[in-house]
Amino acid sequence: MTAGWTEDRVGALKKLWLEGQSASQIAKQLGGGVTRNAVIGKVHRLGLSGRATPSQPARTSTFRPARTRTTPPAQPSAPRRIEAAQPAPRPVVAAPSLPAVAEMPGTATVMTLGAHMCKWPIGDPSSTEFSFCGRRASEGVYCQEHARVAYQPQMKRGGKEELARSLRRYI
DNA sequence: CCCTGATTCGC
DNA sequence: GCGAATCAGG
Repeated sequence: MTAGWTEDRVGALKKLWLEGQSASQIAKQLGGGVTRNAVIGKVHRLGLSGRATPSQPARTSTFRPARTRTTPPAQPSAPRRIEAAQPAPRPVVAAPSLPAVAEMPGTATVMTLGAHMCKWPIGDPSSTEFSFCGRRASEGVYCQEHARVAYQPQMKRGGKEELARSLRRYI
């Protein structure tokens, strides 16, 4: 006797889903051994889908015309995806010299900074208060949040004023 | 690697 | 109706 999507749980599911929670998060909160697949399955079954403000991703872009299950799961060893090498992008800004301000992330120091930790500089590099973001690095050497500001292809016109403005949110 | 949702299909 | 497996993208 597990699961069973009682109205109670369905209600919680809808609430959390519309709340912007991710499927895995909802599954974890609902407990009861439900997996994110179960949540997603139910969400679609209910007719819910494609909410605003998902989570990290900006919608799974690229419309998929409902793939009709090609490639039967028989023989493996099939060249699936071919990734290209990384262009090793560089941050558009170099350690802004602003007063060291403690933040939620930024506890990692040069000593504790691990290989897969976000290396976004927090504070003044010449200060003893200097640290790094330290969260899980997913895009290059930065976490997703910092990668977005670090790897900006172009700066929308506005000048240093706007740059400093947008930067302050991440320092 | 981690993550996200989407879809199919056997149960 | 349910959800694991799988796919496809970030």
